[in-house]
Amino acid sequence: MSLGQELIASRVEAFRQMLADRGQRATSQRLEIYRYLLETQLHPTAEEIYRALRERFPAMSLATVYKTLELLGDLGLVVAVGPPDGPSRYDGNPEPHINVTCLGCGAIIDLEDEQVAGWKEAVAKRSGYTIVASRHDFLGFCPACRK
Amino acid sequence: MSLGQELIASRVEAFRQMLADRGQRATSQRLEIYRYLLETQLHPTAEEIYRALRERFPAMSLATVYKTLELLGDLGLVVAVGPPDGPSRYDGNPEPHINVTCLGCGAIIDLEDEQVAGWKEAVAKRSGYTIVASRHDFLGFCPACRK
DNA sequence: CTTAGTGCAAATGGTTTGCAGGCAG
DNA sequence: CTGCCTGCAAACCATTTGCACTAAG
Repeated sequence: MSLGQELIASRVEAFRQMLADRGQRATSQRLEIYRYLLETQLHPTAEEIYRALRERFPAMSLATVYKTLELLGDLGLVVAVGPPDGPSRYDGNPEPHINVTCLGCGAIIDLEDEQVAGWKEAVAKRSGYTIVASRHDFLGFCPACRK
Repeated sequence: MSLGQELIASRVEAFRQMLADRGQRATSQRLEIYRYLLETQLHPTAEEIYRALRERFPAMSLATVYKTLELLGDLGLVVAVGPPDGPSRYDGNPEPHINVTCLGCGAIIDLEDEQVAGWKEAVAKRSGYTIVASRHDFLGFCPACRK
């Protein structure tokens, strides 16, 4: 499930290129936040990203994390997932897939599913909407939290 | 897609029975909030429910709406849906189905899909989680907001 | 009668915003 | 150089909570 260094690097590079095309700046904060999201499998909250990157960027602010996450969302590189209550969690995999969220501890795991990938067009046709993203959250309890 | 008066009445009655079984009280606020959710197809926010019922219950408070929505969620009668930004929207149909949300105007439509209904067990088996609910949100733009 | 539930208002907490100064291009 | 971005702190707003009063059983 992990992405591999060279794939991560190429995605970060693609991000840099998208910024250049839009006349926006590839700051180290933006690149590192995106890289961290690609590296981790933990679907962190904004706060968790902030704390994790604070070690390398002691001066970075939480507001910058939020602004960058919004930018990444607009570019379609990151989607917000997770339970309706509690803070949003961010997923660096924008392709349609299934998230399984534990209501006890907040852990989220991904499941790939080729059925989901084909749904976007079917839903667009049935609804008349232009679809830009989708979320598939299953809420429940992981084995450790079941008791 | 509308439910019909007798089906609504039977669901409200089932809610009343669940409350009795748990030793909780069937107040008029609780019953009317649930009835309103079953009647409307608009996936209202807590604020919208509050304003709609204020005509009939001028003294009802927004806090009661939130408390009742949490109760209905615990009972599995209502699920929160909608885009990650902005307030939660509530859906009186707890069966797995697809929501299509307009990022422009916030409108949400439902799509029934028998494939989704069968996923719960498949996901439970693949993930090892106990699944209690699921949300399937497609985000995009409705015909009117597309421009 | 008893106590769960309500209404009110204040508190909470995730997220957003305004602005002065700092780097990318 | 130029102005887009950042960091900071204050503002915002959906949601939650504490408490005295009300009504369901």
